[in-house]
Amino acid sequence: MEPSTNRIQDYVSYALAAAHRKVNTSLSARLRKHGIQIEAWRILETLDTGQRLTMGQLACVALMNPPTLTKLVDRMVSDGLVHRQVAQNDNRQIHVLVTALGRKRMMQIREEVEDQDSTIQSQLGESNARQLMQLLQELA
Amino acid sequence: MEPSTNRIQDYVSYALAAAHRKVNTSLSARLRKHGIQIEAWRILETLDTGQRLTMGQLACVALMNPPTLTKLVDRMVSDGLVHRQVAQNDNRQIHVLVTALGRKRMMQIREEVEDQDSTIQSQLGESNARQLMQLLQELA
DNA sequence: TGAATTCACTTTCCAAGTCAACTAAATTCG
DNA sequence: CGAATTTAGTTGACTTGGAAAGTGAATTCA
Repeated sequence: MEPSTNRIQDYVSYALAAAHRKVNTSLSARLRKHGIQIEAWRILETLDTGQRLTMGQLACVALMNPPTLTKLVDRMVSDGLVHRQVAQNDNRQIHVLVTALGRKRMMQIREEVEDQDSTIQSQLGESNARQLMQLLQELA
Repeated sequence: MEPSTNRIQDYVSYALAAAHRKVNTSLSARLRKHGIQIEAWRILETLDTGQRLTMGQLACVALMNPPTLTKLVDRMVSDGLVHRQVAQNDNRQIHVLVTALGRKRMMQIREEVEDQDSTIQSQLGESNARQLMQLLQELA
């Protein structure tokens, strides 16, 4: 006689996946107009802070597996957005650097992302949005 | 002279992606032991409610695009987990039904998912977890 | 009624992701 | 030191995912 509350919507992992899918789909469509994928934008944005990041660090921040990153960076290199540089103190490590073109493209794309972000924030309300961010960061 | 708060971590879309990746990676590893992928579990769990769902409805609930669902259902059919049935009143629609084996497998897997879920809930604390769920559902 | 349109799902083709193996550099430690 | 191990990144074979086109059934409406 249990109330049998087995709705898939009640799993945290499902709720997270659903919200992520919705946001990602919409962001992905926005970025498609700029001919770039979300992960590539993350890379550009991450590198823009000016720090020298290795492939490994970049994979971690850009939320990608190493082989996937290698291939995406290959593409971005041939698109002229970034370039590779072997680290001076450790020849195994590769630093990825943004080019001027990469930075230019990133600035354009950033507006799109900021626009989407503020849409979400106004949908939730400022305080809720802040709360969500905090909970998500606590999770990750 | 702006404080330049341009950290990628401060975008809702990034925070969501990061949390999703973490949870998904861990769940995915758990389910791999059972030889099944997250999406397949979602399908089994969704169908278990007993309602007759069409491919379209299933795609929506299982958070997949139709072509992806078609292929996954193909695989699940050959694994004996589900089967297809043309809808009686509309020959275009396909109902997907769980088999006995599918239900059995789902019950095993469900424990894994529930375990992961309660890990998350205890990590956040009960009230925070509830709050997160509510915010996520509001987003989607 | 029947031509045109919409709808549900599938197929195809290609781009992208994954796992496991590989290369080469750095580090450990006997 | 130098053999064994660990680490960083890449490669290759294979699988999966996605956009767009295709198929065939249902619906619209002139």
